[in-house]
Amino acid sequence: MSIDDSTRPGDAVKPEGVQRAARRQVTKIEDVAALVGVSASTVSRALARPERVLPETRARILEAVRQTGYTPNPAARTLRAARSMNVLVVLSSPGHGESMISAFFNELLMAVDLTLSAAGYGVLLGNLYQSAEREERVVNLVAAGQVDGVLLMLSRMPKASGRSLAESGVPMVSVTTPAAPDLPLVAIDEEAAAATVARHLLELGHRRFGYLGGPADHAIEQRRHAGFMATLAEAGIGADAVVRYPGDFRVGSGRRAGQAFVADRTRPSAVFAISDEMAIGFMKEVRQGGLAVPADLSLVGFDGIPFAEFCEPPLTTVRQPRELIGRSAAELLVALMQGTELAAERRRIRFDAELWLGGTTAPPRT
Amino acid sequence: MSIDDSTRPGDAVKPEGVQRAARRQVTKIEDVAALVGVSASTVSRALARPERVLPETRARILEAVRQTGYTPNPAARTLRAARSMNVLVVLSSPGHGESMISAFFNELLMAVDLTLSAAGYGVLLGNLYQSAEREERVVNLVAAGQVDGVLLMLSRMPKASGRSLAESGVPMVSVTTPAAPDLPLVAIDEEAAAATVARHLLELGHRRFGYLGGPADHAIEQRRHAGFMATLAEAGIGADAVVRYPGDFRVGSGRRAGQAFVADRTRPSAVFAISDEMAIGFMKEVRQGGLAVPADLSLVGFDGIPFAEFCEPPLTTVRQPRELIGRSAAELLVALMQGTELAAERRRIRFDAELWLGGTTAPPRT
DNA sequence: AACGATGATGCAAACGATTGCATGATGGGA
DNA sequence: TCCCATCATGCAATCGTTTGCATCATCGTT
Repeated sequence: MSIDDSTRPGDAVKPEGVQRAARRQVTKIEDVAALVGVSASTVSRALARPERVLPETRARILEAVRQTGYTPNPAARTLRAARSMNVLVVLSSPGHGESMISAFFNELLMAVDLTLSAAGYGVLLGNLYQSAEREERVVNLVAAGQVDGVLLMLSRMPKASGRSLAESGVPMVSVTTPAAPDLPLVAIDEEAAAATVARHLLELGHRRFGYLGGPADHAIEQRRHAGFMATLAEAGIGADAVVRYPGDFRVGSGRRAGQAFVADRTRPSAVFAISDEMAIGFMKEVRQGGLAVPADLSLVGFDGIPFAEFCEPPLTTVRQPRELIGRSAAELLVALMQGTELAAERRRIRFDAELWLGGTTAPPRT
Repeated sequence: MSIDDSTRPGDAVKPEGVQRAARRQVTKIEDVAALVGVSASTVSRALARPERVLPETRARILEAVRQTGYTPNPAARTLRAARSMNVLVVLSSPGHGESMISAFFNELLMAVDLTLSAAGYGVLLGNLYQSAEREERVVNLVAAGQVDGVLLMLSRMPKASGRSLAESGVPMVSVTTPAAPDLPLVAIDEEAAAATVARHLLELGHRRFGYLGGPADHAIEQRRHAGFMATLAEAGIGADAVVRYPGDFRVGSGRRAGQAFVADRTRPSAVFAISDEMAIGFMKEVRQGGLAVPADLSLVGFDGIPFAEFCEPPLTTVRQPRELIGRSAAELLVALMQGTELAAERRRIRFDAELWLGGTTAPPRT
């Protein structure tokens, strides 16, 4: 068999196409079929539905596949089967000069990836970068049927030109507290977790608090704030005993809050930051301002990112079971993509987060 | 002919197919064509080659596209055009319980993603997890033509059943010092960077050193080690004045080295860790062992991860221009994917890394 | 021996876009 | 007036797989 792509016709007219990828030996399922002496259908089934083909035939086919190095063409498969075996992970990082994936989502993503790829799915990254244009693109990607499922690492539902991602009909799971009231979800119980922080600080004897939160319209901010305040209220402490610092979950806003804290003469004795990044930025600035943690103030973070442990002193924080969340979310998504009907309580899963005691909390100065 | 309920179509034979995605209104290019009153070819060209269609026709087509909400089917496009508009980013994280993406690659990935998606490419994540099976899958993915290009965040060339990724003929760019001698590459000058560390410590007056490196067969380890040792040698300091600690770039190995350091009575006065993660683990343990940084020992890391700045004291480290590397690598890859012929020196790009002075170095104890 | 059930395999029609070539219209130059 | 170049568009083949249905062989029952 001779291959002659050396004799290309005229280069008079520039063709519209771009050059093709290097030619592989065996590229079509039909080649394998011919080699074995069966039809393409049989090869296809041998690969996808082992039980529907004679074991002996199957063995011969697999051997031929191995020998020829044949790999099915995913595009053709996707086109015909209307199934891409890809999942889109949607997130939104701030953009230039920051990290692609926050420390928290990073480990979560790992568990998601491991679980999904074990089930045969690929992972496509869709970062919104807080830009409308990117958001449009991501929504279109899903609308075009490029992916079989979506994993949301976001607290709101992506939209584009009025259309919401939710309308696409593609299975979706969120790993952060709710983008939509009815969305399949795997996350911690935010209120309960924030409550453990409040209880811990109350037990140490604190009575005046700082709260370093997130944007007011952010679902996570609302939950953690509610849980924290409710528990304080139970102890008879009202909103007037809580100084609120604005934040956006990122380290920079933590630093700004830290500076504000230092400048404040009537400062509280304990601060709850609803992300570790903010807590870390906060700690750096208050220390710069001459205050000692935990001698002058107690500080608690949230998430339990790996670095919390390496702060000096180690940061007391709420540890989210990231691997568990990621794995469960991926499993749920796979179930949904396979069309499994699930009861409501199996579509909204809550885990407990645990307070991890580092060294940043202590009783207040007397 | 007998009629009975034993042959209910539903449960007789399970159909091979899975349910299709919800039907969209307008799904085919032909529908748009019919609406406008042109052929499918024209619509296709209007979308991909604006200059080849009458401006007025094009306007009418675009309007119809907008109205119908038509989105081209990527699978069909890929199949026919043999072009997926996807890029695979290959990396290898340790696995369960660790982060998906190391702090260093994280920011790099962001720049890569921003640049690639601006050029119209999607990003597919291929994590090897140091597992042969995953590696096989990744190599096959590329062999199957699922992606148009590969970005390697790895120091060795992935292989599967004897076949190397390099053989696939797909354009590739590496962002870590060389996977293969001839591979397009965007990275810092490792030797030069390691040399700045050596010079800094020498200038402070150190004469006995610790070196916390990586696996001996790791290209980065070799380069950084060579650069460090060569500069010491120029100052008349031989290998006998350098204690070597084994490491693997991760925080755990830094901790183990720190413990070894504490136990050692004849310890050196300055330590160079070739990753920030290791430096951070090291610092935690030596402090635990009662030593102060930088009073009792100087410590320098490598990479300049965001967290280095938030250590106490801030970690002196070599800052890599991550965004620049990521952007350049993505641009190079795009050029290669578009078939641009590039001179050798434009295919291997080196940037300078800069020593960032935190507070972990000082003159040695007298 | 006849019959139906069961199981393995093949046939051929999609899936939705791209693109080489053909066609017809238009316009400019000789 | 004729001819050829240029341009916009259409025709139809093709990319490689999956899958409903048809076919055929085999086997156990009655």
